[in-house]
Amino acid sequence: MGRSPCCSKEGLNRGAWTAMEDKILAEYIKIHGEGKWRNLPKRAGLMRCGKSCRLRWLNYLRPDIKRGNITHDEEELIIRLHKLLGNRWSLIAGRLPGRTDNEIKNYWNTNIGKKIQIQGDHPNHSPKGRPSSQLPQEQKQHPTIEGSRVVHTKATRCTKVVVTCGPQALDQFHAQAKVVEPSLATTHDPVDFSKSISEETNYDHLLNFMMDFDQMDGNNFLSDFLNMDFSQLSRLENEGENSINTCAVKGHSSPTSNDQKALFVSDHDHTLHGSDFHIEPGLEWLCD
DNA sequence: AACATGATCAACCGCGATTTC
DNA sequence: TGAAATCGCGGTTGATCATGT
Repeated sequence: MGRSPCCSKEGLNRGAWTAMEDKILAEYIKIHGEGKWRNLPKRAGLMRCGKSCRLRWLNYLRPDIKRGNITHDEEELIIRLHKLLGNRWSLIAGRLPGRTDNEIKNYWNTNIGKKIQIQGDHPNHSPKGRPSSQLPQEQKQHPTIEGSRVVHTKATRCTKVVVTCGPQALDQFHAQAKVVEPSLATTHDPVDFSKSISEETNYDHLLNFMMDFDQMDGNNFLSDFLNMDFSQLSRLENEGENSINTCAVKGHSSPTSNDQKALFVSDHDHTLHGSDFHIEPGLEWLCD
């Protein structure tokens, strides 16, 4: 069947962006916002295709882009997230504020992947070896390695995640959450993983915690959990202990999990023993 | 100084997923 | 409901810079 190209390539600029093009694009997005990439170049007066504009904005012009080298803590986090998520660079980037998927992918291919290859303990990654295009399709789609739990995500969404838990389970949740974000119980700011990781040396708990989710469901839950806004949980707690038996956590999850009740029982001390994660269908976020 | 080689990273390409009509 | 349009992702390429000889 095939598909038409994203735009006509005729007469369009290619290659490196000029300062003028950057300025035009940035000012256009500042006024009109992101999105509608296909029509953006025409409207903005750029001789670029929409894809190129989107990429330039996301990887370079966005105001929240963090410049400078990847720190040691960020590298550690990338390695661990890669172990969990595989080459899902956008998901990994989502856990590193200010970093782009392209940047992390490049960093992995030029630094980490190489290191790991030298160490010889990461057989699934071959940055300069056999090109992935030559790998079997199965291996390309599921770059899972032995000892690596790759969570296959899907861009699906549910409307609500309700944590039904008693006070004891909640305490355990917060004990866990403090590993992620020490000020969780008092702030409404989104969790900044890179910051908290840099402040907490022992974040194995976090990764193990993620793995528990992986063990529990499936393919979709971990990435969904990563997108949760923990501050909503803390706000509800602050509203009173009695209100916490049922509390909402903003996030996404698979609609196929609508009726799923997952009991968190694990060998690890830090999981939510006895608490239920219940995906309620068709309800609006309590905390929106 | 000149050339070769390696490293880095911005940009491109193709494809699958999602949305729109 | 299906086709087309659009978006977003991951793999790859190639220009440029850095380093070595």
